[in-house]
Amino acid sequence: MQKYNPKKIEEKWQSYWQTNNVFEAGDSGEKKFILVEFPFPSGDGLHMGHLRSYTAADLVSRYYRMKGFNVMYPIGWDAFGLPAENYAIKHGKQPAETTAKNIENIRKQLHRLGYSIDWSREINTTDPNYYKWTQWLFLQFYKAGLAYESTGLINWCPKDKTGLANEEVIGGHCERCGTKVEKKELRQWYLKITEYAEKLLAGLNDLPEWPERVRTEQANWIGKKEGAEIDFQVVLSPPKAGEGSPDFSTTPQNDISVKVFTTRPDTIFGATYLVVAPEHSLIETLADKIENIDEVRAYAQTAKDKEELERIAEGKEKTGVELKGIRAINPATKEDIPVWVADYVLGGYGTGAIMAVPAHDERDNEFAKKFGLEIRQVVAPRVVDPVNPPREDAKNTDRNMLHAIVMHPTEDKILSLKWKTHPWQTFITGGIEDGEDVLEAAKREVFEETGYKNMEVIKLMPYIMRAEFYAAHKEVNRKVNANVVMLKLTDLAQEVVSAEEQEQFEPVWIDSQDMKNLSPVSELAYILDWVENGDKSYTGEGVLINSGEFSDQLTMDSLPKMAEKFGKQKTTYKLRDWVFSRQRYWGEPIPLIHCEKDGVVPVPDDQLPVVLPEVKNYEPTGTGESPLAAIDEWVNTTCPECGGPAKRETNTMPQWAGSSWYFLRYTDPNNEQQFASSEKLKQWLPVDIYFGGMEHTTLHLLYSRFWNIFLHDQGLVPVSEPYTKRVPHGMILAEDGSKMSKSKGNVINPDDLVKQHGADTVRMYEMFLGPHEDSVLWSEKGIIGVARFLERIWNWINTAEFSEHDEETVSRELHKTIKKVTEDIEAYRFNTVVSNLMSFHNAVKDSPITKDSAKAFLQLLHPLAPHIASELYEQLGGENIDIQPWPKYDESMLVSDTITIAVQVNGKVRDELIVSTDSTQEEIETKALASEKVQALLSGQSPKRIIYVENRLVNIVV
RNA sequence: GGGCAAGUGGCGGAAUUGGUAUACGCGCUAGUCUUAGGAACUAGUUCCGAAAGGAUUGAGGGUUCGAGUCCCUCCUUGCCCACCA
Repeated sequence: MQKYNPKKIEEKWQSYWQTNNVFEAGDSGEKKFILVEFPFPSGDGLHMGHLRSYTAADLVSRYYRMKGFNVMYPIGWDAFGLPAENYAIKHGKQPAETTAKNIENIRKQLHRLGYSIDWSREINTTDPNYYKWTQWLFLQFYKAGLAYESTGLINWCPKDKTGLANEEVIGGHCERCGTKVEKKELRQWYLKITEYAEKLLAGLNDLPEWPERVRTEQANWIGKKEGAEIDFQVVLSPPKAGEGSPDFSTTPQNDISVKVFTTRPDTIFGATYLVVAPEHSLIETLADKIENIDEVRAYAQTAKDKEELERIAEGKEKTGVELKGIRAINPATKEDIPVWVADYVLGGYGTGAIMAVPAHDERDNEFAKKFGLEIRQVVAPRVVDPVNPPREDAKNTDRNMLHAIVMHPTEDKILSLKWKTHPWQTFITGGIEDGEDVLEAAKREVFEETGYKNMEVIKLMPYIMRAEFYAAHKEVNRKVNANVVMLKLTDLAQEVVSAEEQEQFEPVWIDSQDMKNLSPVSELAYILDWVENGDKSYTGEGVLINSGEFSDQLTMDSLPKMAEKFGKQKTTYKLRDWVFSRQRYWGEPIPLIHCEKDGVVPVPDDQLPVVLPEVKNYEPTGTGESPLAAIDEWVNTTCPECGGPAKRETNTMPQWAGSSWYFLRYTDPNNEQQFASSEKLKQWLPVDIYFGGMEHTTLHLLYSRFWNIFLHDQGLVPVSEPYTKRVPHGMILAEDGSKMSKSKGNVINPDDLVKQHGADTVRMYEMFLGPHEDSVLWSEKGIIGVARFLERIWNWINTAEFSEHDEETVSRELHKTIKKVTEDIEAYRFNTVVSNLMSFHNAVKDSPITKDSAKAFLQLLHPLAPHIASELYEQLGGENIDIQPWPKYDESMLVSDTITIAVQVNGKVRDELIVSTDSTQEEIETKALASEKVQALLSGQSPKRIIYVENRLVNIVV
């Protein structure tokens, strides 16, 4: 017998597959388009993360091929972009050269791993025949008005010396190199992805086979918010004339206004000031009217210089400066309110200005408290008595009342009223008379109801509540505005309470923890929250108060009405337009020409591609100009419109351009007229399963959906959503749980593993590590288990004397394994596929087995470990395991003659019974009761009840 | 601060609809063989206990004949978003 020699058999089969083009996708049969995120040709080659998705994709591809599907599993090279360019710079070579070399290396790696890739469809984003179409597609965006040029403050990576899209900034750092991102004013090309925000969001609903997590992350990134935009008129303070407060009603109105965005237009009556972001144009527009403009500018500048992370690190302590000399008119109250600049308002979101409602927004509340601004409650939480709700036909009456939380002078107790007329125990409670001060009323009520006369007010709850109920004895609806006052007695001096009060209730001291048991105050939850957590603004829904004609209405109902009355309803998105130009060399040139006469002119289709020129010096300039700008003979061209002198656009596209449509190219990789006919696209789209990383959720995955939906709208692509199913994989971490990184020196090199153990072992162990979507720890030692398993299989098949018939256990185990493996592959539970195969071998290794059963087992093994499976299959006289039909299982083979039944007493397993499958329930129960262990536990008692679960257990309840 | 996911042996991890928790693998222990090797094979291995037995799925409570699984409260970890109006 030959020893298991993975190297030898793996090379044999790899060259067999290659020479015979075994994995080229055909044109007939039901298709499966299996996609993996194509690699960028890094100098380090493939990493363990790649192996995780590529192996899973290969497993699934091989499985579906055996199932009879026409499978396409293609690969290509995402070869433009920063990493490739940085690598070339580091090695002092041309990116084209290093990229080609790196590709060669990765191609070899993929072969060595035995992936069933259709190499006839290999693509490369840096191939002019490929990027011709990337450029052509860009022009479709341009022609549709979705690509535009604009100067603005953008994210800038000082290390990579290029602008970045919002999606490329991860926690304030460059997605590629981890450098802190700065802001820089630059001319940039943008793609109007915001125009597609709604479609990108709505499309998520058509993707039931995407993980919830991925969909939510994209939805959060798009960040849709419904609200209103409201204009606030800006007025100027009159010249200072004496001491009196300025009369803004006589101030000359100008036509300047500030547009704010709010999701709570219902709180507009409580908007007591306005805040603009440091970047807001109002500051410079009214520079000569703002009295303290120097101070304002200084503040705005500091705020702009601060990085986002710094702001957060500062503990969110609110800062700001009032714009003195100007005021804004609240369109609801018509009052003039102060205008502030503060960095808690962000320039990039909404309109860069807010109406501040400190009573109902925590940030505004904090700010108002710090700067002594007015806090005006306009929403009261509404509590409706569930037993006696207000009646439609009854009259409404209003009443102001209070609850007093009265603390004991020395002990941790509060005073309650125990009612004699009702089964209630309440706070000290009572009405407030017209014009009476709440705090005075509280003291008065405490005295009248309890006789205690010396007390001090601790605090007043910052908002009132609205309780609504039907007062049966008066036949009216009561709408009660409830205040809460916390007081503390200074001593226990007490006077006699009036007889009238005495008949109603008596005061009782209770432990303050028992406050939560007081009844029947429906406001209790809010009160307890206040006592426990202190003063907070009320940000929930409720009933409007102090809101003019809208008072007494519910916030929910009046929200749209108020939005329309004071402004207009508006939907905002957090998604920003995609900064699409890079000031780097190694990318697709943007195919536009700047002509003095005709402006921006697209390069005509027949002149595409605009080839990236070869240059000696391609390093980034850092000036905001692309290195291409220095190549006069390339930059200077003629205008396609007028033939006059013109200049080429010198920025290049981001790395995400080529990858935004590469899956389309796979369907017809050599087509010179890619989008003229959609036959191949129709044949293959959508992608059936897309394997990839979680990190691309708001990058490549979002971008390529955007491109595809757009192309679908243009009639160029047959489906709107490109990927039916998305299967993300978890990260592979080092043994200690840290991320693998070159700097830590804990990176595992796949080549070494393959050399040491063989591709089959590496593939299988990758899958065995843990659930595909979870992060898993790489274990140097663990791989030996899989290696041993394959070696055992090798020895087993090689030394087996095959029998004429399977022993019963063998056929039962085989069918069980076929079932489990099939189900697990379909459910992407690859780790248990491996353990099921191991279990099978453990169960049958000593039993007589037929050659056919052994071959069926090898077929199950084949998607994971194709080389050894192919080799052994051949040794057993089989051919072309790659296309042999996937084994089927027979339900009737799964059942055995006997089953094991657990015997429980009171839910605890006490014994086991082996019974024949045709035993009746009665027989089994009798046997169970007869069990010695059961009898010992019953000790003569008769069971109360016996629960029988078919094929599983008997539970005897005593 | 918000959202999502997850907590099971020494470790990675299994457990259909609630129905015998700890499959499979690593590691560890003992043994066999031997060119005493970090190989292979065999047996054992959740914890406590000599055993009988008892305990056990982050903690606490609940529903149920029966809970890793369902419900409530809390703790911890990971990921995403984050002064987003």
